[in-house]
Amino acid sequence: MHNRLLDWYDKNARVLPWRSDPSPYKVWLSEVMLQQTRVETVLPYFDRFLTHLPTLKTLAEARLEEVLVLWEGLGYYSRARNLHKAARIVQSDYAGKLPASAKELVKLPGIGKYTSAAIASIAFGEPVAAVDGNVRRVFARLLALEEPIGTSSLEKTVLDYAQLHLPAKRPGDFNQALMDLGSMVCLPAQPKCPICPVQSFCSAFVQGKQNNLPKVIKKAPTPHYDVCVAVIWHEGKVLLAQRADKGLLAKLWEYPGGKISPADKDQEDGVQREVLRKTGLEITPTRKIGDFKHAYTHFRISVQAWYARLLFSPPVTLPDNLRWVSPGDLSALPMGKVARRISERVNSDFLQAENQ
DNA sequence: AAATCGTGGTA
DNA sequence: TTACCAAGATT
Repeated sequence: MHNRLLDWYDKNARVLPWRSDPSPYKVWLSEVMLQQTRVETVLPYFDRFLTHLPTLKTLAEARLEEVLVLWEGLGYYSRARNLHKAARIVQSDYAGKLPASAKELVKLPGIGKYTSAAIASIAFGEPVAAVDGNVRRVFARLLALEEPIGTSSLEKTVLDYAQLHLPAKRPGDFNQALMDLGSMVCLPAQPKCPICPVQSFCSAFVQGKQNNLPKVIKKAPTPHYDVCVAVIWHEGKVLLAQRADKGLLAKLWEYPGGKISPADKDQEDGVQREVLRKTGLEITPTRKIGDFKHAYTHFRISVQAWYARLLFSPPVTLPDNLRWVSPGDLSALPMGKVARRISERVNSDFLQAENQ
């Protein structure tokens, strides 16, 4: 099976920038970007990131805000914060060289069981099995495992088996071959068994269960929230608020607002109340901008955005988490998807008003 | 152990 | 529209 899979990989492996030059830094960056994220999504981010921060040293010396801007749109922003933190640890504790073993790598922030094994095997040739979602699915079918994905039982079986049967000669390629097989052939739905190089070794296929394995546990339905935010114009600038250091969209910038409460008699009421609560500023909404819908991992929101103006002059000095920003400077602040979409609208409205 | 953390593509 | 999911880590 090793030979079948590696032969298939040699002929069908995708040409990817982190494969043509598997230096530790590039492999590390690619593996972190690829966490829960598709190859096609990562490609442009990977190139742009390396253009701005080509080495581990430049990453360590960069400001966190610059790293977050380069990450903007990729999601799971703690990856960017941990990557940046880990680069600084490597500079100070490992003489600027990424450690070469999975055992050491896993100690760094943002590098867990899978990523440490992937970096160690691909960049350093260490024979450690890298088990990701693809590999779990491939082995669940190869071994016809009946336990659902996500159970500790399935996890242990796959890890033990993958490590026991990992070939010593090309561990990095073998790990990647399993992942490529999972993403190109052994698909979650409608696996392409007719073209699978290891079909004859697959228990699920032999038993005709390939479309029913692996089993998955159904997730709870996601709740929905109504949110309102204000774009407050004052002397040619708009007010942005920085989110908390931890949690959702940590340290990213957004327009102040919050959840609409049942007590609010209308949207205007809600915006006014939430902005006062978040900023201490009293406003009046002037014009509706739009309704921005967005789905996060485990809930969805509708964001009602309003233009607004201040009822009184603002304080001369604002707290650190509040900032007046010119439309032209909005692109320099890291934001999540919703805030960015609102910013694009603000910018186009601003340019249109200027041309009249 | 289970919840949390983004976004875009697809059926 | 909605559900599901994609090279997971952290708490």
